[in-house]
Amino acid sequence: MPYQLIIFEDNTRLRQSLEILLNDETNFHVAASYPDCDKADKEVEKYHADLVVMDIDMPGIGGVEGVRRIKNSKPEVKVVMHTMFDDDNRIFDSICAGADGYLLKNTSPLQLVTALQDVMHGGAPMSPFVAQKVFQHFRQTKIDSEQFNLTAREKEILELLVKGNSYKMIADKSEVTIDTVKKHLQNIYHKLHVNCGTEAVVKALQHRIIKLD
Amino acid sequence: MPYQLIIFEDNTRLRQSLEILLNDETNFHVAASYPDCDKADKEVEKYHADLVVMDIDMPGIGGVEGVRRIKNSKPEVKVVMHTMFDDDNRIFDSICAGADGYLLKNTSPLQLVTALQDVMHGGAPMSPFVAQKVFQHFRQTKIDSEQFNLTAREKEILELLVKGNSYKMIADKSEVTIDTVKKHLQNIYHKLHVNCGTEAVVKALQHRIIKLD
DNA sequence: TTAATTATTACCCAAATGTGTAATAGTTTG
DNA sequence: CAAACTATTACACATTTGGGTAATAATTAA
Repeated sequence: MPYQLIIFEDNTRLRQSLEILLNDETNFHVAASYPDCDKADKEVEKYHADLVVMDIDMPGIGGVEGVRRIKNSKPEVKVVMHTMFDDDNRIFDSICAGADGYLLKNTSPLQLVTALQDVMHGGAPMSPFVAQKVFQHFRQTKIDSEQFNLTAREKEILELLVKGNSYKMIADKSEVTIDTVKKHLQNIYHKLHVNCGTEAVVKALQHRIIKLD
Repeated sequence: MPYQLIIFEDNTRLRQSLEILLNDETNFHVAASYPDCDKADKEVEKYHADLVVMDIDMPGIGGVEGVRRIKNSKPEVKVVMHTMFDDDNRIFDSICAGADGYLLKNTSPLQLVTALQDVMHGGAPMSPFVAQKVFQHFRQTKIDSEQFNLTAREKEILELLVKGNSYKMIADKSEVTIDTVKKHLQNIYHKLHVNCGTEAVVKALQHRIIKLD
């Protein structure tokens, strides 16, 4: 049975082109298409959609809010953004709102179909440019990860702190006295430019100095 | 002129298979291949490589450090990770170290070739599973954020704690007495099943009860 | 091989944190 | 409406945390 698909796209000609293109695929059946997504969640419900192709710039609530609502009511429905916008905020807002893929409108018909198939198999298809942006986002957050110059010992102590140990427990596990632990943490706090354990923990996690699971 | 390519892969048979596969492509020329990447930066230099396929689990410094060194000396060289590891830390560490793509070893030969071509055209190819992980990183899984049944007030207090405020500062900002803050945090600790502030902070960040920037 | 860094212990002291109990008023829910 | 929950304050007490100072090995780097 083909996947039930709904298209939200305010440009009439593009919407019709997409309908024709995707209905041609035996895998997909375009159950409906709309020029806005103000009632997207209800429409998804009505047609038991498996997959949604969502434009961003539409009259009414717009695609980002649209995907949020769909994912809120039916998280298992896959939503792929299909838009001209390639700015960071649109991309990240969409992903945060729950989008499963992000394709720019210069995507070829073949690539679009492939991407939609990918997403039904658990993938997260992105246009190359979008993928670049996403990768860049990770790199920025870690510029200064080694900048704090923590020694191996200090990292060890900090890790134990992050894992919820008290000074006393850290002392036991590190097999040193509690005074040593205090001294180490004091040095750590200076290096991280913080002045208490909770701040240190936040900074350690934020800058991925310490990694959980 | 084909792209000059270097393979770092400690499994001899796989390394040879990759050589044969990629040399078959007119786009690529395997300039060299090595079972470790301890001198990766020099080798990349020597062969004027355009592209590197990098395993992670290798004797010596390992692929993550390898990509870091290559990107340090020659940032324009593209590096695609090719590994069995699919855990968050390996993936994010590689991306942070500068990887341009991340493929799991179950990638088919055709997909591998396509991905390498993508990366030379500015893309950032990822295996579907990896793409999922990357997307998840952005998303706020507020499914379990509501699980702890924190009241609005408690979330407010917890947020201030996470942002590095002391009890006294929280009291000032919330315009209540420090005793009230203590009581709230006590309740919060119970609800989160922890018994100190640092643990609460870790849990709040882990479960995205509180979001930073 | 000196000099600098790192790891360690100790002590004192002030401030912050965490627990328990208790009481009041407002809000929500059944 | 009554019961349950939420927000608030208060107090007492023990423990933990964090800062400063100082001293000694051990290790490492210049």
